[in-house]
Amino acid sequence: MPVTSRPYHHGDLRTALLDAGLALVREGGADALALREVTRSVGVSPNAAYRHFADLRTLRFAVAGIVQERLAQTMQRRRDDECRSSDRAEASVQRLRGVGLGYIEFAIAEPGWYELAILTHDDGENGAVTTDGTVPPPFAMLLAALDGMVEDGALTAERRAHAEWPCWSSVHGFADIATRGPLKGQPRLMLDALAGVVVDTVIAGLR
Amino acid sequence: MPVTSRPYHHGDLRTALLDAGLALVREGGADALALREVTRSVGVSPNAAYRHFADLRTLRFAVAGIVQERLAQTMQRRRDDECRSSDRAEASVQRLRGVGLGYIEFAIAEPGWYELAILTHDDGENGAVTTDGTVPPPFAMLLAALDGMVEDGALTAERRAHAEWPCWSSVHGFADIATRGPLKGQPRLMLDALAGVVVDTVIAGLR
DNA sequence: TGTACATCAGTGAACGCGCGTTCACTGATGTAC
DNA sequence: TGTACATCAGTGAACGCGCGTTCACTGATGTAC
Repeated sequence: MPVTSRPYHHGDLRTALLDAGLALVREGGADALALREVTRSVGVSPNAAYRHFADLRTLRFAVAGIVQERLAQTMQRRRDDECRSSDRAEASVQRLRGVGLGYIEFAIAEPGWYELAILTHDDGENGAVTTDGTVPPPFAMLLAALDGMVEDGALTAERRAHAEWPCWSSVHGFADIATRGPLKGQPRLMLDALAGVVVDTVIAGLR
Repeated sequence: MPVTSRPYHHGDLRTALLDAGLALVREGGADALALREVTRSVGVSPNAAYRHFADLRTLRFAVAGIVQERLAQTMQRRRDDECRSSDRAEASVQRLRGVGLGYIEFAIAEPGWYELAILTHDDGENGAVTTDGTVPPPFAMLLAALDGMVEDGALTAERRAHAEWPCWSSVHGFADIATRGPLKGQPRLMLDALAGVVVDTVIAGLR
């Protein structure tokens, strides 16, 4: 079993293709995910991919799924990090803040992955609510945070209505601006500061 | 001069190419702007375009420029429409509202054009401020509206600082959501209502 | 424990697509004398 | 007013590119007897 010569069978090509896809998207954005490019970077013939994925679309969805998981993880971590107050109402506000800042944090840290995440996630069906009634995790976290604020007395039920849209608009909009728009390439410190302003402003407007 | 047989010389091919480009982008978004497709829809050979544009990029910029003008026009009209109050402070707030709603209105009415507008506009240089110090008209209108609010006593100078970012984030984010995201395809009435909620929320948060 | 053989995971070559762009050209226009 | 000729605006064919996908194949693996 010579370790230097590549074996005919790869071993775990499926995972290798997904990893290569992640690397390409990370570097070059959603459009960098081409079937030939992925197989090339693994060092395998183009059609080898068809043993593991029905077509490019399927591979694309699989990579997007991984990326979306990571986005949700970042949001979850940030939400828990930001929640520091012992006051219940205040803590629930901090959680909402964390959800928004986590989304922005991921977008800025990994713009390529972020692009694929929102592209495919938005592509899906009608968007926030997929056909099977499932809500994508990031959006679900926002809803949960807002509901939590009502429960903890930080938001009236009246103001809760439709509150998800100003929140999602601000946060998603800022992520887009910082990633591909006017603020692209600005220093991290500045972006963090502005992200805080954006999130705090919308929260202030909600209450 | 038979009118039925096409003359060898087109007459105004440059304009015809731009019009065809606008039509294609309107229908199919930014990616639909291909040189071959544009010349094909005018009924001319592909390389005829090279008499009027250096390359695809140049044509693309020209079409994007037209679209950006139309976006600015829509914003301007909406700003003036929304400004109804005789109270100066209130009127300046209404103008800000109109600027935001105009941006959203254009995006929803013409998603294809909107896509090209933000793509190429963002592409430019670093974004909001181009290298020659010029600010793109839509963003300039936002800045002017905010400055007007300070002048008319509707916003303190302190709160004016950085106020453009929450505003732009909300409005741009909602346009994106309504155009390609979770709210894509929702009835116009609902989108208009939510646009109002989004814009009013951020304005409330600002003050 | 050894061997036949089905199954699986890859290869290599090719197809057809639409793209942007370039080449050498030709038909039409307009200007100088 | 007529004619030579430069200039301009288009044509037609071709190039090379990278793409997704399909075809017939072959090398490796594992299982049944």
